[in-house]
Order: sequence, then C-alpha cells, then structure tokens
Amino acid sequence: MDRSEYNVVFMGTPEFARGVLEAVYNAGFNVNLVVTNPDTPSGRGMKLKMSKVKEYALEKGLEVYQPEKLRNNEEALDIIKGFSPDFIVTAAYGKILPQSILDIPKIAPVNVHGSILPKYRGSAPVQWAIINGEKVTGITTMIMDAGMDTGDMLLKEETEITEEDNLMAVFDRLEKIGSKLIVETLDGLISGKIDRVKQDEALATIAPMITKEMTKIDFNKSPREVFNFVRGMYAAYMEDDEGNKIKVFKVRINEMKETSEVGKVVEVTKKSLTISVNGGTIDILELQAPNSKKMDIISYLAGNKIEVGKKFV
RNA sequence: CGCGGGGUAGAGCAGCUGGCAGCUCGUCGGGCUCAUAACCCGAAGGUCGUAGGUUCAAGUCCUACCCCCGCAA
Repeated sequence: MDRSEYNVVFMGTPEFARGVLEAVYNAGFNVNLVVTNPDTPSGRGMKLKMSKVKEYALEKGLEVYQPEKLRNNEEALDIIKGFSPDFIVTAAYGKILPQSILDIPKIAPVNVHGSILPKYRGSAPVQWAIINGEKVTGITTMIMDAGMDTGDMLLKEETEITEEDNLMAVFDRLEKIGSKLIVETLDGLISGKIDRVKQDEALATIAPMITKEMTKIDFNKSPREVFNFVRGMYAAYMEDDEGNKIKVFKVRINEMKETSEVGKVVEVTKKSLTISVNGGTIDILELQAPNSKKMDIISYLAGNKIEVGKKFV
C-alpha cells in the first residue's frame, strides 16, 4: 500500500488537530488541502491570529482554505471536490459538516474524537470527562454522519485520568493517541480490515461547548467537585468582593480545615490560602490576578495581602 | 489606530505632591526547639526596562523606544 496515492482533505483548528494533521502528513498520505477556521482578530492590538493547524500547514507548504461556513457554501463544495479526496479527516475543526460535504470523499469522512464514544459527544469532551471525575477517557475514530458525533465507530484507545492530571496533560496524551489511531484507522479503511460499530444511543451523553460564564467556580460544590472543575478547565475563575476576576489554575483538596460560609477565606499563611466550599475546604495553589501573570500562591501572597474572612464568589 | 495594567534585590509587591531605595518571602551565616510551612539575631543581594531631556537634585516630571501582561475575540 502506498499511502501517497490517497488524497486527504484535513479539517481542524487547535493544537490537538495540529498533532493529528502532523501524523497524517508524516505517515505519507497526500494531504492536499487543509481546511481550518478563519484567522481571528485576537490578542493585544486585535491582530489577526492564525490557527495552530494553519501554522503547521504553512510550514509544510500545504494548501489552506478558511471558509466562514460550510453549510450552503457552493464555493467550499467545489474547492473540496476539486481535490478529489479519498478521505476527509477532521479533528476539532469547530464546524459541523453538512451531508453534501460528507458525501465527497471516495472512501470515508473520518473524525478523531476526544472521548470514548458514545459518551461525551460534542465539542468539549475532554473538559467534561475531567470535570465529571471520570477515571478513564480516550480517543474514538469514527465515520462522520450528519449528526454530532453520532456516526459509526472505528477504533478506540483509552487513557487513565489520574489525580495529577489537568486538562493540558490529558489533551497532550490524547493528541498522541489520536495521532496514532488516525493513521491506523485510515490504513484499516483502505485495507478493509476495520469493523464499523454502531453507537448505542442509550448510552450517549453530550459534552456541550464551554462558555465563559461556565468557567466560574461554584463554591457550593464539594471539594472534590471543585478540584475536578478547576483541573478540567483551561482557566476557571472566582470573583472577589470588588468584582475582580481571579483565574484559578490549580487547587488542592484540604481535608483538615474547618468549614465556614462557602467562598470565605478560612486561613491564610505565608504559603497557603484556604477557602471554604460545600462540606470542606480547598487550598488555592496557582492563580492569576487581573493585569498580572499566572503565579503560584507563595509568590502571590508575598506581595498581596489577603484577610481571613474575605469572600469570593 | 479595539480598551486597559505594568517593567524597582532571586520571587511577589510598595514607593510616583522630585530630597538617604523599602516591605513580605527566598538565599547565606548564627541561635532556639522533640519538632516545624514556627520563632529570634545578623548578612549578602539594585547601573529602579533602554536612550535622551528638565532640575542644585529624577525610581518619581517630560519625550522616544524596547519588553511583559489583563480584557475583549
């Protein structure tokens, strides 16, 4: 089998997708078009910023296409058809592909999804798996259909979520697993050695997109829930009495401290900040105040006074 | 020209109505303690982002530049 005889249109946007694209490219498939979300004005000065996938594509001299939308977009259809793909491979692209596009590839439209389907369908599977305290997650490759992650499953591989993991760490591992599985999946589809497995609808769950509002820490939850929440988010935040949003990157469950009104600071030492939650307490270990850098709690407390009794919401 | 904060000791910060460069932590040395993320005594460590200007005098005021960060997306 000569992989370079197979045309692949790749669609993806963030870092996770970049890894998958790299694997497909390095495996020798003929990636002749990379579709990624348009550059968005972002960062200071609102300068246009390109996606990780686009960065990689440019580096390798691959053709890039950045449509605003795919649905009812004749131009997109023509362009993709023009590359006569054997496969469309998607990974965290950010758009749902309409049937008209799913019908294009000669062999199959394949998606690399960051969960063990049918659990955690949708756009934030990794986050929700961690937030919900799952012990295991993984990658599923699948044939895409018009629904959201509802197509037939191809290959799966699991990875444990440990107590030390956070979102980055799990994403890192899933990127590696996804990179490996996509190549095996494409090979398997070519050789016809992979079985398509229908998803059991009864077991399906949804991992909805995470909005800004959802990243706020709820101190009414248990220590364990708050711990999982913080490590499952890119940046959870809490708000002090003056409305300052303080991002929280790392917390630790503190078993021993007395509890108080939820959200209140119950103890401050030179090296720790303990906050009461529902049925226990947590220590804040890593945070970022407005206009400031991300820092550990020891550094933060060296220059910022926090009183016992201060309330966070 | 999207809005905004900042660069001062290894870290985090104060000082900014110009007038001896400070605080907390860390580091080093010594002491105390069964013990410490504890306490006591002492020390080292700074061309205050860069260049220029105003002034008797600039971390502080003025100008230009470099770098970092938050919001927003």
